[in-house]
Formats: sequence, C-alpha cells, structure tokens
Amino acid sequence: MKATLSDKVIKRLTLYHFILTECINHGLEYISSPKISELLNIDNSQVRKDVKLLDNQGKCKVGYSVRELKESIEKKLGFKQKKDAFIMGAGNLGTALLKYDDFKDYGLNILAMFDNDPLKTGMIINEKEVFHVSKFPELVKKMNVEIGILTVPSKYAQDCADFMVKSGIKYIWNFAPRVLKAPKSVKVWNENLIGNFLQFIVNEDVRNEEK
Amino acid sequence: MKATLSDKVIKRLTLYHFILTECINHGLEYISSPKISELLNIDNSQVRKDVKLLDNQGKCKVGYSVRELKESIEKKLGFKQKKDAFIMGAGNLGTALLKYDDFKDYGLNILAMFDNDPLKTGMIINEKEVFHVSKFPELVKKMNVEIGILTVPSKYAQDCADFMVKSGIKYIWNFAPRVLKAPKSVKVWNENLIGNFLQFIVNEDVRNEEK
DNA sequence: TGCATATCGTGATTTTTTTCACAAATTTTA
DNA sequence: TAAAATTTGTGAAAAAAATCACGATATGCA
Repeated sequence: MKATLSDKVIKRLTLYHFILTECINHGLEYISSPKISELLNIDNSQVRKDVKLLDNQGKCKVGYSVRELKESIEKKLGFKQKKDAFIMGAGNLGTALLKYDDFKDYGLNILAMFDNDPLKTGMIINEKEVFHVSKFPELVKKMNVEIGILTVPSKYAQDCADFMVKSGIKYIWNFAPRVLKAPKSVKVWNENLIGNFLQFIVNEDVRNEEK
Repeated sequence: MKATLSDKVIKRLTLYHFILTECINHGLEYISSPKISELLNIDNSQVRKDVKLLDNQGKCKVGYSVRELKESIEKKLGFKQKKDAFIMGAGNLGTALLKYDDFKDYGLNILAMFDNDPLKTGMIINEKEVFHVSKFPELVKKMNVEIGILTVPSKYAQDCADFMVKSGIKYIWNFAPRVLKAPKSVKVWNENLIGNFLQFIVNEDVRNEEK
C-alpha cells in the first residue's frame, strides 16, 4: 500500500521535476539537496525528506542521480499513466489549454473540446476536434473519459458541472472563479488563479505600507 | 501594523469571496460559518478564525453579513488597489489572460502585451495593444509597471525573466513550467498548473489501487 | 416568559509541516 | 595516508495549521 502524499509534497515534487529536467538539458548527472533547496528557497533537509518518500537513495558528498530522481518522481506522481480529459468551453482559456502540449509530459491527455456555440463546432484545434455539448455524454461513455476541464464563463459553471457529473465525469478541474458543488463521488479542484496571484502580491503590499 | 496573512489564509479568503459574490447574486443577506465550511469541505471554526483576521463581527444565530464580509475581504486583500501589469509572450495563454476581464475585479489591471514576433506587433486584443519586446523597458518605466506576467515557452522563460528584471519589473508571475532564478529584490511566483492538477488526481489514483 | 436551537468566539488540543542538529559516509586535498 | 570538506539520512525540536470543545449570545416559538 502506497502512502498518500500531501498537497504540499506533490507541489514540491513537481518543482523538483522542473529543476531535474533543466539539469538534464544541461548535462548534469548529480544534484545535491542544498542546491535544490537554494533554487526554491526552502530548507535542505526538506528536500531530503521529500526524496525519501520516493525510496530513492542519494550518494554522500555527491547528491542524487538526476536521472534516477526524475524517474522516481515521474513514477510516484504517475506521469506515465495516461489520463484522458475533455475540455468544456471553447473560449480563450479552453483553447489555450487545448494547445498547451506540455500537459502530455505529465500524463494529461486532452482529447477534445466542447461548446454550445454551433459556429465553433467542427473546428479542429491542435489536431483535436471541437464538438457540440450535446455530444458530451455519449463521448464520455464511449471514450471512458473521467476528467473534465471546465473553462466556461463563471455564470454557467455550476450548470455545466452538473451536466458533466450527470454525464459520468469523475474529476472536474474548474477554472471559473467560483466554488462548485458536486456529489461526494466527484472530485472538484477549484483552480483559483486570482487567489494564487494574490498570494504573492498581498503581503508585499503590507510590507510596503509598514515602511 | 497589519499582520501578514499566510498563503493558505489568502487562498481561503478568495474562496469565501467567490461564495459571497454568489450569495449577493441570490439576494442572501447573511451566511453562517457552517454553511461556508460545508461548501468548501473544511472545519467551521476555521472559517470563524479566518474571519476574525478581518476584524469583522458576526451575529450569533444568524451568521455574517454577506455585504460586510465581502467588503472586508476586498479591503484586506486590496481588490480596490489597482495593480498594473504587462504580459510577456503573446501566445495562447498570454492572449487568454489578456482577454480575461475577471482579473479587474481583483485589482489586476493588464495594460498591454509584448512579443518578439513582428507579425503580432501592433495588434489590438481586448482593447489592449501588442508591442514589440524592444519597447518593454521604456514602457515599464514610463507607465510605472511593477508586475510582469510571463507566458513565453519554457525555454525562453529564464532569459525573458532576466530581461524583465533588468527593465525594472518587481513581481513576476511565471506560467512556464520551470523554476526561475531572480535577485532577492524581485519576487517570483511560479504558477504550477500541472502541480495543482496532480494535487487532485494523484492520491485518488492511489486510493483506487488500494481497492 | 422560558426553553430549545443555532451560531459566534476562542482557549486548548491535536496534527501536520518545517527546521535544526548531528552521526555516518564519501570525496577531495595536502 | 590523514585531515578537511561536503553531503546524506534521520531523530528531536519547533512552528504552523487544523480541529475540538464549550461558554456566551442571539433568535424563534410555545
């Protein structure tokens, strides 16, 4: 039985993965925990504790094998397990995500996009088709898709989410700036861009005011 | 002197704000902490503790005034203080963010976008102009812009960040899936979409495997 | 009025996360 | 070869965050 990883650990592991990818691009074979921690402004023992969760061994005086550590992270976070997804809402954000090929490296495989605008229906964007919403339930079942990415305007978000749930979607990645309700059996991730942004701007403002 | 708020508190406050906006749309005057906590799957005393940081008072048996609570959050997080920003990288994501008018409600005011592609230069998107990168340093100074939103492909991200720093940018909101280096005087927020996504998908996979 | 109920406010407790500190191991250098 | 330097691995301590528990207070109704 695998232990579950906390959100914080998962986030750090993806950051380590960014760094390791960079190391490979530069031909580095080993990297030490103090080096990683310095790049992320965290404590170096934190890095070692995270790595330990991966059953990965380091070498004293040298550090960790970049290739091995990268692979351990990919394995632990399931980058190789393909996760099929549909996008609901062919606006700017939906289209941007559909074109964002980097997702594939992490196992997220976006298959198609849906919208209720007949003008958008039938378009091919980044080799993926835009379907009319009415096709959604049928295609979810046929292609066995569990993940729905919600990029519709805020006011339609809840209705769309309900529709996705009814269609059999199990995970909703919601980009609308609102909190969605869903049954316990469906997991919703409210991506809160503005909240993330404020996290880095708010306390700085306060600091300036103190001066 | 204001106390600084932890990232977690800021994130929750923005979620409360989403809920309060929804309440206003539905004409609700009061909302209780158990109600909010239920919508977010958190403990109800957590909500009360967060609200307390806002110097806001609730009414026993009734809850909090929706309007007052919403205003306190807006004040505390500075939604009314305009924060000017430039976008670097006129790709899909940059364009999506430029068109995303919701940011304005939170004080984030995107003024223009920059790219090194001469074909994109001069375009007007959502009433905002796309300039050539070479204009960036001049306009940063002229318009006194402190925030740069980085939406260029990963491999150019560090060079662009360096350029932004040299131009006088103080906050970088980085959407490229990599960790950026910057001097201590510049604050970088590595927006890690894939990390956020994995946070809600990884442990679920584990749970399924356990069955 | 008086009782039942729902909520706030908050101190105490528990849990989680981060930091500290140091032994053991390995490499480099003199 | 021996000393110096650097890193891992990890138990202990500290700090931060979340949860629990309950008194105080307000509301509604018999």
